[in-house]
Amino acid sequence: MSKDTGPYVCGLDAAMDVVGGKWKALILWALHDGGTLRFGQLKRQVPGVSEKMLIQHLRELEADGIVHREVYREVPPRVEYSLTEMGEALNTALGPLGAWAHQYMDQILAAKQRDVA
Amino acid sequence: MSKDTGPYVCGLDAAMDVVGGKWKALILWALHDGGTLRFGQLKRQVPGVSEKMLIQHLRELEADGIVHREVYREVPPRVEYSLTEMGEALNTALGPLGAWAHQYMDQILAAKQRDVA
DNA sequence: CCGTATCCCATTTGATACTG
DNA sequence: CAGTATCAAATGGGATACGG
Repeated sequence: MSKDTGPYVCGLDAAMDVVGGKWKALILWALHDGGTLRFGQLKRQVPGVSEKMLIQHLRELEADGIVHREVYREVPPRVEYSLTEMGEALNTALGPLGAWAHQYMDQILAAKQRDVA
Repeated sequence: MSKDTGPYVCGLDAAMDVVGGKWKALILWALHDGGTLRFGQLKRQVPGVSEKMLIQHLRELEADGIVHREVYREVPPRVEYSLTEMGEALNTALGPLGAWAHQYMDQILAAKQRDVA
């Protein structure tokens, strides 16, 4: 991930580097507000993601200090994912962006529609 | 760009789809607050970008209704880029994300540093 | 000055099968 | 349940050269 750790020009590209995987926004969204989810639950909350991509993104988010991974050594195995404080703050910071997209959703969809045609 | 226009699960992934190119955040940042820049100026404001990527991202942002492109038919040719209302709103919505990254920059850099090692 | 056109490589993502 | 491993496909991005 994360290309060459080149010095970030502004905070924004650092943030994009952290949150810029195909499913990461969805993962953060699924874990919002103190939610704690198991691997399987998370998979169901992020429709279409493969196990490979889910675990890969989770590992990256964990390495970046965004998600916390708690392993319970039981049978059957149980692993729970939640947001760290830094992750919660990120989610909060993402709020206005989600609101923006919601507000302009019609235009976004129209634009995407046009470029398939 | 923009994969298959699959229905967005939440606003966030629509937003990420719009702003998710390698240099797009930087381009938006360069055009913030009513700024109007020519192609060459923009290129200087986004260090390291190639002309190919700059024009490609600009075209995508234009198609998405984020930037406005104004062509002046003169010699030498002049083209000016600015943000649309939707683009200004996006930039505003990106503010908290930039602030988040700024706040946690040390940890972000430390994480990126670790995974090159 | 403001782009376009190719070619090519790297990274990302997806499909499928398998395991403790 | 919660992952790994392997391979193939798609996408994104950079280098270079050229054009109006």
